[in-house]
Amino acid sequence: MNRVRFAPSPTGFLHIGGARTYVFNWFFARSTGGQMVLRIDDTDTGRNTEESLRSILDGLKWLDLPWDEQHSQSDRRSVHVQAAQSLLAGGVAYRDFTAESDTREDRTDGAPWLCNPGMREMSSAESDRRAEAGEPFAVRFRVPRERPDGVAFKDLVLRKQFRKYADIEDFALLRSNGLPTYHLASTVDDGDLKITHVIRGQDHLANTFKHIMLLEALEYDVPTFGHLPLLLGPDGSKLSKRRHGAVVSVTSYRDMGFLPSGFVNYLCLLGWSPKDNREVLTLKEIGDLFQVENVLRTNATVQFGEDGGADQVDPKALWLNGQHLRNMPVEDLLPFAERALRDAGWWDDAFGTGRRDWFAAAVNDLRSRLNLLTDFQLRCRAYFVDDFDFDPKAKENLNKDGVRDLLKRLADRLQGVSDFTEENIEAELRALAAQEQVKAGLLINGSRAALTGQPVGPSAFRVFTLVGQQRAVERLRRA
RNA sequence: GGCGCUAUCGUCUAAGGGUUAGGACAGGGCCCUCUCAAGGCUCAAAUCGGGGUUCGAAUCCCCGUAGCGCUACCA
Repeated sequence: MNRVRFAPSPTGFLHIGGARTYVFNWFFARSTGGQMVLRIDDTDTGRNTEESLRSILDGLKWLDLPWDEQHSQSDRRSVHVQAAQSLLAGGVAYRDFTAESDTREDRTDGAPWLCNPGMREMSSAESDRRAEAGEPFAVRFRVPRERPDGVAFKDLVLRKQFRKYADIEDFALLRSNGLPTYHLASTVDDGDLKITHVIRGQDHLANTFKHIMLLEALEYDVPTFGHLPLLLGPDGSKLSKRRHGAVVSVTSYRDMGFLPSGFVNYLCLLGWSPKDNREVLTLKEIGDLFQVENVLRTNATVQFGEDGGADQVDPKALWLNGQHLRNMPVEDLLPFAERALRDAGWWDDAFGTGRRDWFAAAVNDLRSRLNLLTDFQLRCRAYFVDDFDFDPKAKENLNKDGVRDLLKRLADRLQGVSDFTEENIEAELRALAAQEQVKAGLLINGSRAALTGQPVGPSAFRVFTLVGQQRAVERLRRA
């Protein structure tokens, strides 16, 4: 049974790059009948925040791709420390008494930092003595740098990977405050949680060599690794919460009015493709087609503007979402539309009961002109509530010579129509136009303006039936 | 500086030795049409540079160049 994990650290909101990593892991698990583990990598106690944990969980839940298990690294601290201790006892790791600040600054030109002088070679007797004397120390992994070979593994995406021991630095396992580092915690947890495939960003590639050494030293089975290309911002740098701000937050996309399926579809197309020119894909279709081996090795740029409004996101994301909006079964869309109307304060319980069919029909007629769920609020007000403003262009249509008067006469005619269908409405309208010797378009566009306050929208005759006979007549008279 | 990864239209990508280098978004035009969308058709737009290998290279190799990542007691 395959087991994959997504391991965010709660030091910032969930951004698109993280979400894509989650999504790829999820589809990998799904397509191989495996399990998805969510692990909160909260070893950096100083930087963890409740708020970012919430953002991560909110974002992940919204994606609607459920995970099977959830863990927190902080719950397993003693296990991690114990692992470090056993490595220390076995000589695979050693104490480093160098002050943290000294490790940082010692960067002589040319030579990369590999370990602190004197520490690696220190006798265990001296090391024990200093530790007992209360001197603070970090614990480092002893990379077998004297060996001529190195670490090799086969990456699911990047294929053969190799790094010489001589190029790998003695990374820390325990900090001088006694807390485990990411490397230790992550590796021990991957081992204990029986993770079979670690699929993560390419920014972890260098870490993987270290993790494999650790895994082997701890006698865990080494999982298969896959490194995903990175998502870059329009400025060309790796997506980050700090640099790019809330625009890259998953919850921003939710709040903008994206559909989970549309957003997931967009994410999948960044660095992966089904190779048959299809782009609009349902979750099921992606699940059937997804293969990690087909993930690209090249970074992708995510388009977005500075201020993060809906007009600032990648137009393709918008388009894809629109495709989902109009292709999905209306039934599936209804709950989302309801949410949008509730948020706007326009929800009427009748929409879910006695007028449910009407509601479904309205949503269905409106959706081809929308890209986002929030467009229900922005552009569809008059269909759901009676008070609405008139767009300047709608006013123009109403102000054309004689239009208001004609609309009143149209109202009189329509009032008497017994069967308020599109055909009958059209017949009445055209009859009136012929009688008054005006172009039907004048009445058609005027009607739409009177009924919705907008110069644009669905077929005017459709609008009549949507608004209903009574209201339509009132609105024609009121215009 | 060191160690890696990568390089196809503006953007996302297809083509893994032989195609007029394909599709999508965005942009231009046309059709449809009561408006706006949707939809259909269409135009413009790319293989980073240089060397090899080969009858033949976007594709394989080398060198440049560029971008990105890593180089922490962050993850």
